[in-house]
Parts: sequence; C-alpha cells; structure tokens
Amino acid sequence: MSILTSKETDYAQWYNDLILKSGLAENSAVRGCMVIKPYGFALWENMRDELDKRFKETGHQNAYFPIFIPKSFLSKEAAHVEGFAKECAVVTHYRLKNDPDGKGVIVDPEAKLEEELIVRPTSETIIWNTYKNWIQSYRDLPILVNQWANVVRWEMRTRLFLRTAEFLWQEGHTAHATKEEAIEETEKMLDVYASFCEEYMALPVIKGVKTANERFAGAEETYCIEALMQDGKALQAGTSHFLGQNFAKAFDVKFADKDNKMEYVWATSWGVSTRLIGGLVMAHSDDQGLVLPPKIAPLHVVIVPIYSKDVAAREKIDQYAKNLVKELRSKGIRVKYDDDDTTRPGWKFAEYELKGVPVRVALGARDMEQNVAEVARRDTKEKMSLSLDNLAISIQELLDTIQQNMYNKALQYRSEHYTKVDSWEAFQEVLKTKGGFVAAHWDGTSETEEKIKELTKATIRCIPLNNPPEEGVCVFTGAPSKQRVLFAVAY
RNA sequence: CGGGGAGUAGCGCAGGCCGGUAGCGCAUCUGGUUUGGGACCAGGGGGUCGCAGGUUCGAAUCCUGUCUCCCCGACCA
Repeated sequence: MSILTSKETDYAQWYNDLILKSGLAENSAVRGCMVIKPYGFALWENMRDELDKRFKETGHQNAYFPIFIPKSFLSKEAAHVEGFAKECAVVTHYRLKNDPDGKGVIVDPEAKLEEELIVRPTSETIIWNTYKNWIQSYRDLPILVNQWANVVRWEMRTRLFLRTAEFLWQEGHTAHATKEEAIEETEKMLDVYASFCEEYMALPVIKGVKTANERFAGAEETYCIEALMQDGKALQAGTSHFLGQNFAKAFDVKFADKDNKMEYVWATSWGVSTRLIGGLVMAHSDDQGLVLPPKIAPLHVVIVPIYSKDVAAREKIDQYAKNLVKELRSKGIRVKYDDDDTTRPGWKFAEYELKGVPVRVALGARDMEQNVAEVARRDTKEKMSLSLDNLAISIQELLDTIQQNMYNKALQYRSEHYTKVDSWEAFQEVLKTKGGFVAAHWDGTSETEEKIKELTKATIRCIPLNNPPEEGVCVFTGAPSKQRVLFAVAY
C-alpha cells in the first residue's frame, strides 16, 4: 500500500506528500516558513559540509554578517532595490509591552526605530558596506568570503524547500582588483556548483548565463546551473553573479592599484540554497518515496533482521549484523541496524524505501544457513542474494554503482527531454506534450522573451556556456539569430 | 490582491440540508499471539466541533461577523 499520491496522478501533490511523509520538513505556524526536520536537516548538513570543503579548497573563508540591514543600504544600488523591495520583511520597533486594554502584548509605539531595519533578502549591501573598510590597497585583494546564513524573501506563494519565505543558503561575496579576475571567480564557482551537483547529488546540470530579464538585481552577468525535474520543468539550482563595479560604486569601495591610481573594486556573489533539496527530491524520487544518491543520503545502509521464535537463530543474526555494522562503519559507510522488535520487517522495508536509504540488507535464519543476505537497492528496487563473505565490500561497491546509475538515469531523462525546435508550432507542441528543455533560436530581445512567456509559460533558462554558434531565425519573430538558447517551464 | 476549497481526537475524514448523548479509519496505550513486503485478537484512553456573537428549552448543525490554512493566478531562488 502506498501512502503517497502518485507522480502520475498529481506531481505537485506527490512532491508535497513525499516531503511530509518522509519526514524532511513540514509547514510551521508562520505562513511560508518551514520546519526542517532532523532527516531533512541531515541532508542539508551533508550538502553543506561538502560544499564548504570545496569552497575552502578554492581559497574561501567563512564569515558572518548581520541578519539586519539598515533600510538606507538597500537603496544604494538602484537595480538591487528594484529587485528586492517588494519582498522584504521590515523591522520597525524593538520592544513589546502588555496590552493595557486586555490580555497579550502589543508593539510599544514608544519603541519605534529611527531607521527601519530590513531582514536580509541577500547580503550584498551590508557586506559591501563592510568591505569599504577592509579595502585600501591592491594588497587587500582579493577578498574571498562565504557566509552560511538564513535569508528572508516575503514570497506570495511558497512551497516546501522550493520557495519558502525564509531559507537557508550560502552566499559567497568576493572582491577583486580586476574585471578578468572577478569573471574568473564567477566562472570558477559556477564550476564548483556544477561538479557538486553532478558528483554528489547525481544531478546533471546545464551551465549558462541568464538573459537580461532573468539576471540578478545588480549584476552585470548572472551565470547559472539549470537542472531538469521529472515533470519536465527546469529548476535553477545555483547562481554565480559577476557584479562588475556596481556595488563598489554604490558603496564607494576603491583601492590604490600598483600605479597608485584609485580604482573601483570588482565583485562577485554566488549562492545555493535549501532549494537544492527540493531539486534532489524531484529529480530522483518515485511513488514509493525518496531515492537518495549515496553521497548525500543521511543513511547509506539499513540492516533489517528477520526474526523468528528461534532464539539461537536470532542471536546469530544479531551477532553477524553487529559485526557487519562495525565493518561498514570502518569504511565510512553510514549504517543502521534496525533491530526494533516492535515493528515487523514489511513495515521497515516500506519505511526505509520512503526515506530513500540506498541499500537495504535483510538477514533471516534462512539466509544465515545459506551464508547469504538479501540485499535490495533503492534506485532499481532490485533484490539480490549476496554472499556473507566480503559482504561489506560488495555493499561498498554497490553504493558506488547506485550513485553512478542515478546520475546516468537523470542524464538520460534530460537527454530525452532536450529538444531542438525550429518552428513556433513545434515549440508550443514540445512544451505542451513532453516539456523539458527546448533549444531554439531567439532574436535577443526582452520583448520576444516576455511574449513567449506569456503564451507558453516558458522562460529562457539560460544561454548555455558551451553553445556552438549557429545561424538561424528566431522561432517567434523570424528575426536573425546566431545561437540557440534554452527555454523551459521553470519552478 | 483576484478566483476556488477547507477548518470536527495526533493524522485523514463522516455527520450539517432536517438542531436532541460527537462518530469512523489510522496512530496511540495495556495484555497476548506473531515476525521473509506497512500483522492479528481482546481491552482502554483521547474532543470546550477555528474564534466571537446571535436565534433556541437545547447549536458541530441555523444566522451574522471574524480569523486561519490549502489550491489556482500575478511575484519569485
């Protein structure tokens, strides 16, 4: 019996059921804000730890900046305020008092702030205000800083992980002496994100740059990685922005170069968020529950004993299992021996499938006699009988196989949902029938982009970085075009 | 902010039209039998029916107001 709405029936409902039932997160008392439950947070910790390692390997350090931003800061960069003003939470008072007319508390009108504080929707402004004091000379550059933080964007409509009013993320903010170096940094971090997604999340992504319409508010160029979900919709999985000198100019951050000339500093910022968890879920999971790639799974292996009345057999199973646990742990494999006798094996099987544990080992008296264990993989649901000799090694290899298989499967799905089209009819038809990425010529204007969005809901996800030049005509207006861009309906 | 739907036990719901002891499934607790795909039997506990008024001898049910949540749109990582 399945407890999830099937993907086929209602993809959105399936996603929601899955997040709730698998125990990743739930809605909270605050509209639009979620509670990330221990299992979901364990996923985030694994992602965070690996990303953090990669940031440090590329020379970055962590720091922390305030959650509050003075209102005046946000307005210093014109495009930036335009982009975020509509979704900011504002702190206006600093004190409550007992309601003189009854029970409860009210905001103390005496405690109004001189200048309102914005709960950060992103930290460019407070950070660049800080960098101003950190940078005088070219010797102070580059500054390569990352922060792990929460941010708040007051979204109209929210969905667990994909779009919440508050979310967790990391934001890197770097300062450089030259434009070239800043662009190099922007691209380097995009590569870090892309390889992380592909190697750890088993999530193939397309690297590209955004059109002016989709660009980050305040950026000169927004690089992105785009992933494809199982319903044919695209998900922006990470962004890396070349900010030019916009923030340096807004916050007057100059440095003396080697020739003692004053120059504005060049900037980048880049981030990924808990949204990635939503992408991970939507890219791999099925009607039985989560399917997690081993490298990210909180638990790699669960061992389920099949007990019987035979006490001697039970002890034998326990003993073997405990040794196996020890051996797997010594190989760095996260394993749980579920010998809880209050639930039965069938219940556990279903439960761990729901939770997406990559490998399940069942051990019963019958197996022990034959010197085997039943090993089931979550990604293919295949069950096999493996020898107890060298079982830990077999499992270790199986985990690698699963990781690779999940990536291949996602990649194959994406290949099958990547369609080149050359006519407006085909464009609409592909979006309607199979979805996915549509590679089409575009005349380069925002007007056409907007019009296409209006008519099909599809937006330009990116102009791929490895795009071959190709003469063609815009699929919508027929105007000349020199390359294809990727359209998709997106989350 | 527009359009739809819903608030009744921890979760999912019925009851409402036609007012009269608040019910069902799951979960939970106790005891027992079980254990190879979400076990079974027996017994038990748990509710100011979103909130505030009103009508009435009597309101989950009728009336008025109000709040909240969910879904679809506009906005967005």
